[in-house]
Amino acid sequence: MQDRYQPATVETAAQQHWENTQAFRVAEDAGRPKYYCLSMFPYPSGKLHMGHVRNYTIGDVLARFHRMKGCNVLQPMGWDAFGMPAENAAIQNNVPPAKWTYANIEYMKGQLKRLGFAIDWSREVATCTPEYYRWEQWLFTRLYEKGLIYKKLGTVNWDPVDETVLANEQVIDGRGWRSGALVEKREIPMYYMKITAYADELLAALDDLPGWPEQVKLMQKNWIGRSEGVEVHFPYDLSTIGASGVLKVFTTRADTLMGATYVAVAAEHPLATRAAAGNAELAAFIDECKHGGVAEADLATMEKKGMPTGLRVVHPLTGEYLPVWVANYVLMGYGEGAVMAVPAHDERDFAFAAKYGLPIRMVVRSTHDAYDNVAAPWTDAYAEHGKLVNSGKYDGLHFQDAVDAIATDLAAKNLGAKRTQYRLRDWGISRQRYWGCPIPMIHCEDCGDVPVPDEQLPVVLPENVEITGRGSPLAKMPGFYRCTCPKCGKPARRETDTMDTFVESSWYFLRYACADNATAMVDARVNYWAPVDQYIGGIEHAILHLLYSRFFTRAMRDEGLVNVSEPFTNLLTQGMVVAETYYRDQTGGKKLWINPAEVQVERDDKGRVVAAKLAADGQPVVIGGTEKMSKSKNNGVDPQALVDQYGADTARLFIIFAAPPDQQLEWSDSGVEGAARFLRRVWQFGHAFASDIRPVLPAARRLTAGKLPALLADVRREIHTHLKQANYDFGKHQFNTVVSAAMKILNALEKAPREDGTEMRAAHAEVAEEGFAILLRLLSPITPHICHVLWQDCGFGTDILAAAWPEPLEAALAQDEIELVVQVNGKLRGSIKVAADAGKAAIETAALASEAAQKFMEGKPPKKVVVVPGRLVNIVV
RNA sequence: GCCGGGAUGGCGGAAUCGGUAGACGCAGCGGACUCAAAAUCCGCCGCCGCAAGGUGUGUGGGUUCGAGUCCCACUCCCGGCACCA
Repeated sequence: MQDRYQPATVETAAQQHWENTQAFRVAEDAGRPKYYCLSMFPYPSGKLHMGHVRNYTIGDVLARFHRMKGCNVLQPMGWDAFGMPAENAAIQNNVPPAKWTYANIEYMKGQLKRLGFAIDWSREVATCTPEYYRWEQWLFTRLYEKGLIYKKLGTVNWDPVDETVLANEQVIDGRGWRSGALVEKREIPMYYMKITAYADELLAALDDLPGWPEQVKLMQKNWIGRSEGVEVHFPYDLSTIGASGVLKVFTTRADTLMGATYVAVAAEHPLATRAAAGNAELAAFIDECKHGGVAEADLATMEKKGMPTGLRVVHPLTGEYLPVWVANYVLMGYGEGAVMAVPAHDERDFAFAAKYGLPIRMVVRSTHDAYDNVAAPWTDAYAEHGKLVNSGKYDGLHFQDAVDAIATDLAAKNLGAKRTQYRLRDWGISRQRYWGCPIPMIHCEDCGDVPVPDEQLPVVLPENVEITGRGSPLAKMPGFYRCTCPKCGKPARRETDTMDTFVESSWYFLRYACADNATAMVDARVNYWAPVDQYIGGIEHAILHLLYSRFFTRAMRDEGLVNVSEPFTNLLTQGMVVAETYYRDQTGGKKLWINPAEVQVERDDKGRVVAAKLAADGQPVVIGGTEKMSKSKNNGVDPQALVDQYGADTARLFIIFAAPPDQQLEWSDSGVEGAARFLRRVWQFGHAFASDIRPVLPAARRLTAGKLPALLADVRREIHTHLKQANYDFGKHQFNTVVSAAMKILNALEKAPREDGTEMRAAHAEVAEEGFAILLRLLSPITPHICHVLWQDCGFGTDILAAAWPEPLEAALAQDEIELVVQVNGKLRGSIKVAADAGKAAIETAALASEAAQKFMEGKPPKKVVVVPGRLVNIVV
C-alpha cells in the first residue's frame, strides 16, 4: 500500500476492477427489490459542465447507496441528442450536426467514465439515432390515428429577413438574434398532442406523488390551472357587425357579468379582421399587435393597448349594447380569444378602462374591506368576492349563489353554461428545423394527411445537408420530401417539420429498460423496471419536461405499452452551480468577462474579499457578483481540469459537501482544496491502520462482550452517534451533512486515545477497526474509488460494493449520564448533569440548586419551571 | 406581469416536532516543525465589551416560558412562463 494518496493510481485501479467484473451491468431479478435510479440525460453540447457533474454525482450516490442496501440497481445513461445547438454549430463552424453531435457524445462519455459513475452502459441510447426515433415516429402514427394528435394553426415568431421561425430565446427585444429584423407573429399549421385530454388525470394524480417536492407539484397544479367558470355568449349586434352569431367568452367571475361594460378580442379574432376591413387605422393597429414575439412574459409585461372596432355585441342578460375592442393583451391561442371586461372588479380591465375612458360599473361589495365606490387608485379589495349590488334581481347574492343564478339564467336563454377550463394548452410539437425527429406524415392532394405506414418507418433524417440559418433545410431537399402517397400511390409531399425535442425526452426512461429491442418500442422488461424510483435533475424542468413525461407515460399506458401511469416515483430537483464573476469595462459600455481561474483576490485581515486583480497583468478587475456558471459570463469552471488535478473523488466530495442537493452550489477553489485534504487524511489513517493498528488486534474481540475502557467507549459512542445521524441524513437526501458526519468520525478516530499497554492498544485497535469500516462504507457512495482501494488494503474484504450498509448499535449508543441546559427566563445560564433516567422532579430540583440558576434567579421564587426531556430546563421568575 | 422558491458569521452551510444558533468545512489570526517555503500538526475565531455581560438568523410587527423554525406585512435575489435544454 502506498503511503501517499495518489488519486490517479487509486481511481484507475478501482475503475479497472468495476470494468473487469462488469459491476454495474444489471438484469431483471425477481429476488431483490429493484431500484431504478435515473439522472436527466445530457444534451451533448461538447463537454461536461459542472451542473452535469453535480447531477450525476447525486444520482450515483443514491445508486451506490441503494445497491449496498441490497437493491437491484439500474442506473442508465444516454444522450438528448437532437436540438438547436447542433444547427448553430453547423452554421458557425460548417460542421454537419450529426458529426458534431457524435463527436461530442464520444468525448463526454469518456468524461463520465473518468468520474466513476456506476452506469450500465449497455443500455446507452442517443435520441438522434434511427434506432431510437423510429419508435417515436411509430407511436406518433398510433396517436394520430387515435385522434390524440391533430393539426391546427399555431402562432410562431417569424423572422422576415431570414425567413425562418425563431425560438423564444432567439428573439431579443423583439428582434431576430441573427438578422436583427423586427419579429412578427405568424400563424402556421402545426401538429398538436392533446395533453388537455389528460388534464384532469395529470392534476388529480399529483396527490398520489408523495415522493415529489411540494413546490414542483404546486407549480404543475397552477400550470394545469383548472378553473370552474361560465361560458357566456354575447349575441352579435346585426346592425354593426352585419352578420349573426355569438361572441363566446369564458369567465370565472360570472357574478360580475352585470358589471361588464365592454368586450375585448385578440388581434387575430375574426371580429377584428372583419372590423379592420373598412378601417385603415384599426388595420394598422392590428398589424402593430402582430409585431413582437410570442413569449408570455413579454406579452404580460408590455403596455396594454387597445382600439375600438365600432362593432357591438348584446349583453345576454340586460340586452344592452357593449362595444367590441381589440386589445393586445388578449391571446387568440388561449380560450376563445375574447374576454368580457368588468373594469370595476378586475385590475387589468380597470387600468384599460381608465386609459380609454370606458365606463366602470361597480356590482360587488367586498365583505372584508368596505368600499362604496371603485374610485382610483385600484385596490385589491375591488377584486374580492362579496355581495352583489347594482345587479337587479341578483342583488344581495354572494359569489357562489350569484354564479349559480346567472349560469342558470344564461342556460335558459341558451346563451351560456357552466364549464371547466384549463390554463394548460395542447402541446404544439411541430418545429421548422432540421436537427430533430422527422414527423412521419405524407401530404397527398387527394387523400389529405396520411401517416407513414409501419413498414416504411423510420423516416430517416438525411445527414448530408446544408445548414444556413435561412428557411427550413428539409423543405429545400426534394430528395427528402418527394414521395408517393401510401394510400393512392400518387406523387405526394413528405412533411418537412421535425418534432419538438421534448418528445424524445418524454419516453427515454422507458426505452432504457429494453434499449436493445430492434422490433418494438418497449417490451415486458419495461414493467419490471418502471417506474423510475428516483429521478434527479434541475429544478428548471419542474414543469415542462416532467409534465410532458407524465402525459407521455399515460399515452403509452393507454396504448398497452406500459403498466404504470406515473413515470417518476421520487423526484429530487437539484440547484444550480454558480460562481463569482469578474469583468473589466470595455469601450462602448461592453464588459470583458474574466474567468475566475485567472483572477487573484485580495482580502483584509478578517478574510473579507476587498479587491481582485488579473493574475496575468496585476491590474484590478471588477467583482461582478455570483451568477449561474455560463459561457456568457465566462465564470465556468471546467470539471476536466478539476479531475485532472485532484481526481474524481475530490471533485465528487466537494460537490456533495458544498451544499445540499436542492440548493444552489457556490463554486470555491479553496473548498476543493479542503475536500482533497480530507481524503489525504482518510488515506493516512488507512495506511496507519493497515501497518500499525491492525497487527495489534486481539484474537478474541471484546467489543461484542461490551467491555471497553471508558475513554474508548466514549469514542465508540461518538462514532455510532455520527453514523446514526448520517443514516438519517441519507434518508432525507441531505448528503452534505453525511460528509460532515464522516469528517466527525475521522476526527474521533484520529483523536482516540492510544495509550501504552497491550490491553489498551488492543481495545483501541478494535474501536478503530469497527469505526474505520463504518467510515469507508459511509463514504463509498460519494468517493467510491478511495473507499474501494482502502477497503481491500485494510483487509475488510475484496469488494466494498458487496459489503452491507452499516447500522448503529444500541449497545454502543447507551450512556448513563446526560447534560441538560439550564435557562432562566429563556436565557442560557449554565448546565447540569443528571442520570439518563432521571425523573422530572429530580431534574427540577437539580436545576434549581445549580449555581447558574441561583445566581440569575437573584433570590426570586420560580414562577414556573419547564422541563424538556433530554434537552433543557427553563426557570421562569 | 403571473406561478414557484430562497435569504443564518468574512464564505459554503448545520440546527430532525417551537427547546444550547453557528456543527462540519473554507478563509483568517497565533504557534510548532523547517535553513526557508510548501505540506502537516496544535490553538483561537459571530458582533460589541478589559471583563461581567449585552446583542445577533434579510426588514418591521405579532404569538409563546422559549421563535432561524409559527402568523401578518414588506425588501432583495433566483427558477419557470409553453420553440434553450
